[in-house]
Order: sequence, then structure tokens, then C-alpha cells
Amino acid sequence: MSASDSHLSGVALWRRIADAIRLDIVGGKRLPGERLPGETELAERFSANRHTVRRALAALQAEGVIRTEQGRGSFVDQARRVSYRIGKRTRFSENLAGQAGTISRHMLSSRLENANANVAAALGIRAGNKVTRLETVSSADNRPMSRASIWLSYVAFPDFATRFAENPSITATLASYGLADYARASTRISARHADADETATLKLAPGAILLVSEAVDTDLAGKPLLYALSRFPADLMELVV
Amino acid sequence: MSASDSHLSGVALWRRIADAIRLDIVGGKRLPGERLPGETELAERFSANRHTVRRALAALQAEGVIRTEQGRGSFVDQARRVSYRIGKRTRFSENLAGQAGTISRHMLSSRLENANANVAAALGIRAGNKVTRLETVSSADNRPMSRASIWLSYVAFPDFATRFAENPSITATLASYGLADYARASTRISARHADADETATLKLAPGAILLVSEAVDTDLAGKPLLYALSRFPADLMELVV
DNA sequence: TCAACTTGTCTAATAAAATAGACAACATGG
DNA sequence: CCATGTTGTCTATTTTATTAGACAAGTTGA
Repeated sequence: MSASDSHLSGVALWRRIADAIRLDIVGGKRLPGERLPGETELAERFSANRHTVRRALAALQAEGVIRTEQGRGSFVDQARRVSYRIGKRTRFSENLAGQAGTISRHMLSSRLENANANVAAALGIRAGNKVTRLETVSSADNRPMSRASIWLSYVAFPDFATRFAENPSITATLASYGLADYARASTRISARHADADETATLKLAPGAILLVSEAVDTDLAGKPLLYALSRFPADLMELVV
Repeated sequence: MSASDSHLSGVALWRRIADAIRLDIVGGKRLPGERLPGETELAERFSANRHTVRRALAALQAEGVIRTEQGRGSFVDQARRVSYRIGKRTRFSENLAGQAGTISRHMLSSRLENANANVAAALGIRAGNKVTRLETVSSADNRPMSRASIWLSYVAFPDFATRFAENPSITATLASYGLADYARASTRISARHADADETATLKLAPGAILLVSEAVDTDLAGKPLLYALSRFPADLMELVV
């Protein structure tokens, strides 16, 4: 990792250093409380100037990944990645139980719109049909862990947004329509950089990487119920199939 | 997307522009052959200078995503992402059949090493036990699509590397040990930036994002056979569960 | 052919990243 | 207390990213 690679990658050296250190931490190679090597040693290891390393450490401190104390050093301040299990029965709150204390879902907004080709294909309806669109953020221990956009057929669930607003749980709101259970039909997983909105709502450092999951949930007969586009911070979470 | 965000993200403006345009292309929003807006219009849209946009376009052209012709404009030159299906029976070559012409796997190197804690846990052996480690690259139509590290117990498969070198197929080599079939037990999916080695072997632009899959394959009785750490370019592939 | 549009290529100026060195301030163990 | 090693802060310089403007060169359709 040399500075002269920066103009090739378009990623500043201090950010590549921060990414490398964070990767060790969230990957479990460095345990919480552990002391990092000194700034001078890190500078040698990354073939960079001490000031560049300091900028990387400052970014990690702003993210809450490490904590730096004058005269003593920098210390790991955050636990490793949490796992999000994907299977036939995928429920957000059940999924993170045991890995976090309080788990909550919050609705940012809802609106009525016409289904585009993607949404229509996923829900098995015609493009242009009315669909309810929900924008939500889910948190574990008050740390945002997931930013989701959810589409449902409007004719099948006319006042879903209203009911969901009162009790922001997919499982509970579907139950209010008499659907006792539902299943995950398919999940497509990709990855990309976070955009401005995602950076803000998920409280991420700019340029963070997201795991993107596109999922279709169906009733037990296989009829599509909802289409969900979820974004997870790749530094905080991993998906387990 | 303004230039003044650059010092916050550590990602150069031209790279953020390139990422945004590439995202539209691999996401299917811009179809192959389609003409992109002119450099002046893109500069306005991204609140950037035309030269900055040109650097982004040059990067995309170097990646083979677009093609630029003087006096005419820039045109989309690559199809959208290919899907890699993950299920109980996950086989690389069968998986991409129909999405590409020729599919090949190539062994970079192999070596004997002592299992670390991760590998030992995955294979159900004791840490320190001897394991064979294979480094491979898989390609579709001569485009590298996957960089994998594979570990197997040495006592269970003593000359696996030799047999695999002759016929670089996991399925075929396991079959030579009398294992007619095997199954995917678990898959963990994460995402991160590519390192220098991965950038080179996968022929990526520096700073590219990888989907990382950690998988354990077992025999039909559930006994672990191999542990595979596969890296896929997030711009070229998506994982389907 | 020509007007209007496109990309290609120069020069120049400014903003930010990265390097280099020096010294202050704090922590720790002898 | 003090020697040693750590982080914090300052100045200065070089390299790179970004902006700005002008004009050449290629394409297209009237």
C-alpha cells in the first residue's frame, strides 16, 4: 500500500489504511480493548507518513471503532461483525436476538406509487399497478444496522402503511391481515458504496460499503407478499445463508 | 456529490462519479449500446468539472464498461451482473452455465500448512493439524470472476493438490476419492475492498468492491470436506440464495 | 457545405493529500 | 525523579486532485 497507488485507485491513502485496520477489527483479528501498534510503527508498516496514519486513526475514532489516548496509544473499542441469518424464515428481530440488547424498527416514510418493472416482476403484478412503499431503518442497541425499502401490492394490503406505522413490525402487520406465517422465497445479494442518503440514515463514514439484499417474501402457498430492498453496513454485518 | 465531500470520504470525486455511472450500468438501468449523456451534461449533473468527468469515463473505459468515440459520445459496452446461485448443491461451472460461454478454473498455487483456528473450526479438526491449501481463479469467457482459497484436511485427502492440478475441478477431484456427491452446509457473506493481490488476479480497477463468501462443503452424512473463501467482484456478480 | 454538437488536448491556477521535521504534552516503569 | 516511549500540534514543502478556459478534431443532419 503505497501513496503512489492513490491516483490509480481514486481512494486516499489514509482511507485505505483506515479500511485495513477496521477490517482486522471487525474481522475479529483484533479484540476489543487490545492496543494497536504505535503510530510510528503503523506508518512503517503501511509505508506512509505518521501524519497520514494519524488521519486514518482519527477517522476510525470518529466512527467509534477505536479510542486514542495521549501518551498511551490507540485501543480497539468495538466488537466484531454481527451475523444476519438468511433462510426460509427470515425475521429481523428474531435474527439479531442474542447478538444485541434492544432491537427496533423505525418507519421513515411511506407513499403510494406505481410499480416499476422490477417491483412488478417481484410481486407478480402488472407494471404500473399501485403499490405501497415503506422506507425503514432498523437498529440494534440504537446503532442503525439496516436501511430497507419495502413494496407491497396496494390492492392486497390497502392500509398497510397505517397499520405498520402503529406497530412497525412486518410480521405483526401481516398478521393483522390474517397471515399467520410467511416465508422467504428468494434473496439476491450484491455490494456497493453507500450513497448520501444511506450514509446519513445509517450513520456511516462517507464511502462505506453496503451489503444489498433484494428479497421476496411469500405466503405459505407461494404467492408473493412483499419485495424488500435492504442495505446493511458491510463493516458491521455479515449475511449467513 | 460535490468536490468538497472528498476530504470527508477519502474517495476522489472522479471515482465516485465512475462508481455512480457503473452502478447504473451493471444494475441494468443503462442497456448495452445505449449512449451516455455528454461530458458537459454529466459534469453539470454531478456538479463537477468536465475534466473530472473525463477521468471517470477514462476509468470506466479501462475497465471495459463503456467505450468512447470522438465526436459521438460514450456508449455502454458491457452486460449487467451475472448471478451466482447459492444452495445445497453449489457448483461453480454448473452455476454459470447459460450465462457465459466458456467457464474455466485455474490453480495459482497449492501448499501444505497448519490449520488456524478458523479453518480448524470449519473442517471440524484440531488447530495446527495439516491442511492442503489451494489458491484458484475461476473465469467466464476469459474474464476472472472468482478468486478462491480452499482448505482440505491433509490426512483425509493426501494428494488432493496433485489430482486437482491435473483436472482443476473440485467436483471431479472429490469424485476421484470416491465421493460421488457433496453439499453446501453453510455460507457466510460479507463485503470489502479488494487488496493488491485480488486486484491483480481478478483484473480489477484498484479500489473495487468484493463480495466475500466463506463456505463449508460436507459429504452427504454432514462431515466437513472443505472450507472455501471465495471473492467475487461486486460489479460483475451478485449472489442468489 | 455548413452550423451545431460531440470528444481530445493543451495551459494555467487553486485546493487538498501526503511527506518531512521539530517539539510539546502525557504515561509508564524503574 | 527521570529516561523512554507514546500521542498532540505546529510549520513547511512536494505531489496530486480539481477547477477553469480555450481551441482542435471528429460526427451529424439540415
